[in-house]
Amino acid sequence: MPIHLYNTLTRRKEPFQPLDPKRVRLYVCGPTVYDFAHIGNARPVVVFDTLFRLLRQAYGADPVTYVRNITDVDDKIIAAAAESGEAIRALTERTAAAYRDDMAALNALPPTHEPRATEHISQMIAMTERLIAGGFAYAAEGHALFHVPAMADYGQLSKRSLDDMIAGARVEVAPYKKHPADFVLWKPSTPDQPGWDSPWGRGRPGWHIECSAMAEGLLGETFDIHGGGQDLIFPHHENEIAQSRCAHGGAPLARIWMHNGFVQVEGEKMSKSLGNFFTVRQLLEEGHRGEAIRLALLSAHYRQPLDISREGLKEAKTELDRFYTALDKAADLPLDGEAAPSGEVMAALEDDLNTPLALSHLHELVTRLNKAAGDGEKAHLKSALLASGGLLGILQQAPEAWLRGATAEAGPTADQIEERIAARMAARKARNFAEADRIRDELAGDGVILEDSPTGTTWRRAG
RNA sequence: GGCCCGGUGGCAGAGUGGUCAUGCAGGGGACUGCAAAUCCCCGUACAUCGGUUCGAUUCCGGUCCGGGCCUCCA
Repeated sequence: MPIHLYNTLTRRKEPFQPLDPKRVRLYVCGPTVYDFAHIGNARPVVVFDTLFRLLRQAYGADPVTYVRNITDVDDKIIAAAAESGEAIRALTERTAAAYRDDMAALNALPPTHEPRATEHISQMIAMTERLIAGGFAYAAEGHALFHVPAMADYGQLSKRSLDDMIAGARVEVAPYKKHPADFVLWKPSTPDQPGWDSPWGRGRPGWHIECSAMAEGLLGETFDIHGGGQDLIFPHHENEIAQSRCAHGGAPLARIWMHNGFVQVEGEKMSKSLGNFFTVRQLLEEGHRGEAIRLALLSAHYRQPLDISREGLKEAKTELDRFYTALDKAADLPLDGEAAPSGEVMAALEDDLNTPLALSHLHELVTRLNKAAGDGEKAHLKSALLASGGLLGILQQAPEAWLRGATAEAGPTADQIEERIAARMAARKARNFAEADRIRDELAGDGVILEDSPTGTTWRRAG
């Protein structure tokens, strides 16, 4: 079955067919680096990382190019730097590094390219010049502005007409704008703001132009998939489309536009402006493991709103315990030579990235693994489970590490635990169950859970 | 006001025109010295009102409720 994806442009699920059969090109809007990423920022990363993994599975790793930009010039960055006194470059470097670490903790693969806006200023200027030359933009008072009425079919992605926008306009219109909907391609900088020389004077790019310029440079005029959060549909993506198409003789920017739903807290959008957010870092420091956060983010379909909560993260952790416990018991079994993801998991993901359905099949796989009698069948199911989990970016660490690795809270070392288990075993042999239970309770107090089996006692951290 | 999404069992969350989601929590059982883990069984879920239909949670329309975008925002 071919991959089907929901296209915001047509509001329908469409079969996916790469423009160039030999390569797949994906662009996702990345972070503005002025602060730590919150889980709302993490959702598109995890969602599109899962798409990246699926595309690599379907087309091979090499043909898939995934671009995710870093916005390192922006008024919020200028404001944050001014407030803290930190140099802008230091702030953006530090924040970008933290972002990479946090996303890696969520098992997100690095994108193929991670362009920084400040490294592509000349392309932005060039594209702006082309737009002006083509009559789609104009210069005014140190600015360059895109003239929205110059584009006949503006508004296709967000399904709004120019009239609607004027009617609903809540923005005050700058006097140099020819039309209220016109937006900035380039704006002047004061001497203390970052700026670059341009035909319109020293200044910096507007928000939308960077994605158009970087996508053009790395992926070409038209590519396959463009992704981002729902809040980017308007104005950001609409304006990207306007700039790119008008600079490219009308060629489409991306064939499929995908947008993830919001992360919510108590039914309300989580966002920096509302202040109701948790950063990824904060949750990691609280002891929630990245893989559990990832699973929680994949537990709802990407286009649905997702309420994130500590309870939800705990539930995700419990589910991972079950997966890893089963894998731990099968640790000695060999993997199938050509371990492929289960067909059901593939099919679920191929249907517009239905991760909750895919996860339900993973649960069925683990139940079958737990029930399987023969080693051959177990090995086969283990292989399918691992390969399927790999598509979702979970279950890839050693069960040993998940169950018995060090956790945020300091507990007894593995050696100390083994020692206590030996002591308990001796007590059990002597049928001194009171002592055995005392040791077990003591370890439980240290966050260590024991499991007796005919072949011995194993342990794991409750974490 | 314009344009979008949603409302499924205690919770999370898929899906479907006519016997099954799945997970977590809970109850019962098997196993265990007792546990834990594991397995088995259990709960008359689809906001509401109409319509279409032999039959609707699923399709259509109205109503109510919730969320989002229209301004920086994943």
